[in-house]
Amino acid sequence: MDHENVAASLAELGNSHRLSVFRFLVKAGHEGASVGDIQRELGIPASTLSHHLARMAKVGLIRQEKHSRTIICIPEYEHLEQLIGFLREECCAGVAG
Amino acid sequence: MDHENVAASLAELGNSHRLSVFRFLVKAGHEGASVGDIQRELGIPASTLSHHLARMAKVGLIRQEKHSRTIICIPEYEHLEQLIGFLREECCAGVAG
DNA sequence: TATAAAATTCGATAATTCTAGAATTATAGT
DNA sequence: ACTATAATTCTAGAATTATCGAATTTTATA
Repeated sequence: MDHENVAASLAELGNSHRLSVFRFLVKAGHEGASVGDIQRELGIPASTLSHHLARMAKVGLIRQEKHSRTIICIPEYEHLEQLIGFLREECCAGVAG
Repeated sequence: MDHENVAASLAELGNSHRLSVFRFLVKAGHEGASVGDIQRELGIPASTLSHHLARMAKVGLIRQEKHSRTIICIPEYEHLEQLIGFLREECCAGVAG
């Protein structure tokens, strides 16, 4: 994960609504949750939520699987791990050096 | 560190310039670096840099110490640790549960 | 006290992001 | 075919953010 990718991903998590969505999805686990589930849980208008989900998917924070009419959103744990890995390296570089 | 604080901090790191600044400061270590040093290193116009630094300081990612004419910027390692801690909890919640 | 240096603030513009209602698309069931 | 459901796309206004030159503030030094 390079610099620009990290910045883009952090920017996506750096929005209150999107952070809420991501937290909800992580709680939901590997099976994820449908857009409708998220909408009912967080009370975000559908078009607004759709906008946020599209952004999150674009940078790889979540993936979306379509099952007939329903779209399931699943958090990309690996992506977050890499993000945390990057931050940890940044964080410890000064302490170690 | 609560939800809104986390979102605000991630949003600040989610900008390419500010992420570069933070990475540079972490490399610089606990003594930090002056605004001028950052400016020369990253080549960001002074007024733009000042704007970004003010934002980073506001959310607690860095602190600024004034020594006569020079302002030293120091990364708040503890703040980043807390940020990482929050993300790690989010990340592992689904895997563990 | 004039000059230079370090950094911020001001001011103005461009660009992006957020928000959400209305319309649309896709699919399932009757 | 008709109706309902799930979700997106369209559209447009509001708000925020990014950018940076010019002016200003603060402090050191000749």
